Amino acid sequence: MNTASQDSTSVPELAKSYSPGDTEDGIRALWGEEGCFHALPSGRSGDEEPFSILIPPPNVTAALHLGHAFNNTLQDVLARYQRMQGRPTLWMPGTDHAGIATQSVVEKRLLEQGKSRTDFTREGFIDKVKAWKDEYEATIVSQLKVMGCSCDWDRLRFTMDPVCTQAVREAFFRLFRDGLIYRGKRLVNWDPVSMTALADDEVEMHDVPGHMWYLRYPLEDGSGHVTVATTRPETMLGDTAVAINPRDPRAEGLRGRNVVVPIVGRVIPIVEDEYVVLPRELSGDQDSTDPKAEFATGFLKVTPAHDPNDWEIGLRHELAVINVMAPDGSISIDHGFEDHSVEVEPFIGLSREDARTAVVDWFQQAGLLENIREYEHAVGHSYRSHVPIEPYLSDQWYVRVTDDRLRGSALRAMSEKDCDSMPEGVTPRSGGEGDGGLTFFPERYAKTFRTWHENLRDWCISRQLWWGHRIPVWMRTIEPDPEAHAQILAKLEDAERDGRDSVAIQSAWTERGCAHHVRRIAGDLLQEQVCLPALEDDDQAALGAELEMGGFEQDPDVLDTWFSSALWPLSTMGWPNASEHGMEGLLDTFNPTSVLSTAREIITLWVSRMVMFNRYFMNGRLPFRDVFVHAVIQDGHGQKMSKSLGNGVDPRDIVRSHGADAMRFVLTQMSTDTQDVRLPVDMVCPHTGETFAPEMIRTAAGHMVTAPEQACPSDPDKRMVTVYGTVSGKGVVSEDTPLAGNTSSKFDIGRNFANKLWNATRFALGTLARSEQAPAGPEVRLDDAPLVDRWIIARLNGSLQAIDASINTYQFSSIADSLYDFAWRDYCDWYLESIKPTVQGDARQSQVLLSMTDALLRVLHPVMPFVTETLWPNVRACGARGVHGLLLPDSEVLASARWPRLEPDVIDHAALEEFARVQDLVGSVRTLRGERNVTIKRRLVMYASPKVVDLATASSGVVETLCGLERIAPLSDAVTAESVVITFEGEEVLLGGLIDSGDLDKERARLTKLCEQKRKQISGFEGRLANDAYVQKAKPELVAETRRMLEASRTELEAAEAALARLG
RNA sequence: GGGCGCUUAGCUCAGUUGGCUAGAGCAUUCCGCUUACACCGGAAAGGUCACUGGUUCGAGUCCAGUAGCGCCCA
Repeated sequence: MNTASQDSTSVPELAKSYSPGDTEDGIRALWGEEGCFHALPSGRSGDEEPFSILIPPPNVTAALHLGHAFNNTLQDVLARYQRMQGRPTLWMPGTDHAGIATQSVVEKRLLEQGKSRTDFTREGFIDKVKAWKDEYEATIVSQLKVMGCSCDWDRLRFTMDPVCTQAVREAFFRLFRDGLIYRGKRLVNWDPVSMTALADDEVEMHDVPGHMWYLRYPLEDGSGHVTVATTRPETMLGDTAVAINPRDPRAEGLRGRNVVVPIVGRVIPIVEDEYVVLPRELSGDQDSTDPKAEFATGFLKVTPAHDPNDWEIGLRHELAVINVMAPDGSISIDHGFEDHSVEVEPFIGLSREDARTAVVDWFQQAGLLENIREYEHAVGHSYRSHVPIEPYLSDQWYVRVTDDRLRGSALRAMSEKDCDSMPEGVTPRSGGEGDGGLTFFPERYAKTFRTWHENLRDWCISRQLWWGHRIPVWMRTIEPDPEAHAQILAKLEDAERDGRDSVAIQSAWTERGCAHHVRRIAGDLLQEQVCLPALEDDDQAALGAELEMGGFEQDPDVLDTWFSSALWPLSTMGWPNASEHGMEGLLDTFNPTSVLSTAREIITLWVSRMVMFNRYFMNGRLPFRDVFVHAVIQDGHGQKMSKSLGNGVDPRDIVRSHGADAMRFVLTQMSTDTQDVRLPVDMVCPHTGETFAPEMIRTAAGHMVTAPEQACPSDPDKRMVTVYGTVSGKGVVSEDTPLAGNTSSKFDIGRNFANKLWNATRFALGTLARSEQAPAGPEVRLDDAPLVDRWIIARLNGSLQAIDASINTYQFSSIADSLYDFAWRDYCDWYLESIKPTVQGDARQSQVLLSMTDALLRVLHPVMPFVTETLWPNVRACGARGVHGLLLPDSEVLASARWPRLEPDVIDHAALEEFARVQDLVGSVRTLRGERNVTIKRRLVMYASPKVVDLATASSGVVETLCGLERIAPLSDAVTAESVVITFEGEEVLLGGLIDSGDLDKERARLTKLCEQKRKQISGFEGRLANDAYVQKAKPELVAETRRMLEASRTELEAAEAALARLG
């Protein structure tokens, strides 16, 4: 027991308004000291099911923006809520090394210093990247902490730390051993600037204006020519065929003939292939919508080394593959272009772009350029360097994700409602672990997941980078000796007959735990591949050294970042050797995790791969049961916030301007099911602190961004640099030109709400302190308590249920709305206002007030942890909380407190209805006061029927308090000439004491309007009831309700008309 | 080209199996410093629910089509 916090003198007086900056640091420190967020597998007590979330590890390329704040706030709401439910809760934090992205930002920084990667050794360069990583990891972690994220910070992971590295090596080894990783020579998406291969989904398609060039290729026999249409003339140097559709009437006459490739002089065949698009005039389909048909000539130049479709054609017709480019995309004779002629020489060394011009010029001069037409088409660009990718022939490593053990497994994971039947080629569900257990929220994203898998191709995982997990394979090339290698050669022949090009063999290396594969490569050579098992660095180096003595060399490449990301659910929990890392039991307790919260585009990049890997390595177990796909945060112009566009807002800016809770509340409220959310952003001057609308400019790509430099609104001589300025390099932060801050009035609601909560609590505490008697004991019963007390308990119950339902379906906006309504509308506007006159003399009501204040802080804590935790000791200082049936067990720290629990039998549902009537009546009187500008200070007399008098009595004075009544009297007491009529539940209610305060014209106008309103209602109800079909077919209770409302409206109209008549 | 989503008050958005006399916050107007809060309280005004047709007693909600915007995948 901590006596200090029990000592009321240690609880400070509350300031008049909430000032987040004063307390947030202290609260964060408190959570750290108390270890509130550290999850232990052994901490599993009772039958509470564990709850776990993996953070989608942010890239260490840059600081987080509000998009990340959004996702992480939602995860924190879930984690804190479930922790308060008493579930052992783990929120696993970490960061991602983001291979190509991080390498390129570091290279960019070096470039600014006039250096390049190759000025360093590999190790030296990696040290540079590590320094960057350390810097940004620290920034990211601090950002998350500032937001209040309740991650288990003791378990912070990084995708390249030793624990994750072991998982990557183990996974690679097992997949390699099981034949699910192979090396192949294929066309890959090549980034000629980063000089690395890219996965299919790292290629972005952009429509670009270009040309269709029409080139003439002479027939070999000199009898004429064919005209090919191409968008990439420079690749013609590598043409190895011209293709024609077999349905083309010209095909027969050309069958078996050859053409000569201009410039090169290569004689190549004319082949027939269905892939070739017939020109529109030959297709017989004049309505064809295929734009290619309009541009086609019917002849297609085939360049298998430089076009994926041509590659397929090449396979079908066994065409030669001639690569005419170097890895940087320039024309080269050193990478397979052996039959070059003298004519080719001027083209060697030209870039793709220059070669294109040169080739077209050559055709023009040779009289072989038939035509040029404008042509817009989609071109793949590197998502990282943004240059057009080059389909490039190279040796790469692939994961055979098309195998049923991976792709099929991912599809089988989908819940029945999302995937009721299995696509072709996928083994149906076996009912094994994880089958059918994966559910998407919102459910429409299940379709994205499913379709992606149906069109999957093998996953290229090697990257020609230095920053990443080095591929744990050593290779050497040998000339096969028919005798010494007879067994291997025989095995290879068998394999090749089955369509496989690689075999596993036993060797000295396999005895050491390695996997050893052999395949045949060009020139009938054999390539040996030895994959090392998961070893510590030193052991791996030692074994590697032995291999190198034997002429093996380690593959210089690294793995695609997503390979390690795909293992995140496993690697963060110590797989495969949890005990070595002190993580025993973590996997068993927390994997499968409960939910993954992520963005749309990640469904394909990451979600799928985690499902495949987790299931493969864990006997079918899922990495997570639910996938929640959150909305996208856009700036005020509808553009997605992104690091590269420089329109991202640093969450620390918002925390500074509005407080962490305000940011969290508003982000939670913005998370709706269907829509992406817009966030208009303002700028904060770092010189003066003023908020202003920044000057915007449009980029060449058409994006609206802030101008790189802005002037202080009150002093144009003071300048500042924007985030876009730093990202684009057009602004440099200096002492005179500091970085501008951001803010948004969107967050005002959250700030106001936090302050409201602060003051409501301050009022409750003050009231309790001033009370004549201490609150009643927590077992006090409420059966005969005032209506408003029973009502607020019932409202708490309604809110708890609404929140629970919303949490379970990830409807965050509804959670925020429920909290807002309960806190502001129910608790502040109605409850506190109602009890003001009575609470100080009522020990039982004092306890209800105290309990409600306690419960309020608890339910708001997941969304607004700082303000609630700050207020918590003050509420605790008031003593035990709770009433009969409402359990509020004490806790030192709110973050570790339990969620309020209400027994069903203490919920007075009738109180909800009765209090709603009170609210109606109060509303009517307030409306009248508003219309007549009668202040609440002016006390009125209400004359009403026994029904209304009863209601007022039942409300224990609340009607009098909130209507500002001097007294309530029977209708018969009313002096009609001095009274004003309002209507309530089909009856007239007269209010005396305000007639002199307004003129008669105003009263006449009010009553006339009231009559119109009532007549409109009446005609609506009458119309509905006049419809026989409605009376017969609609639900009877609905019809009865309509009748009742019609009657009420009629009575009310009569009363209003009578009052109008009296006025004359 | 395929898929998904959006279009509701001046602005940002709710509206979950069709029952609505369409809601919230901000902004606007009026009143109010009532010993929690002006980051506040009370009230008002503001909408042919993108458009066209259909189903239904009844459509913001379901269906078909049109237009515009956005995202994902090719």
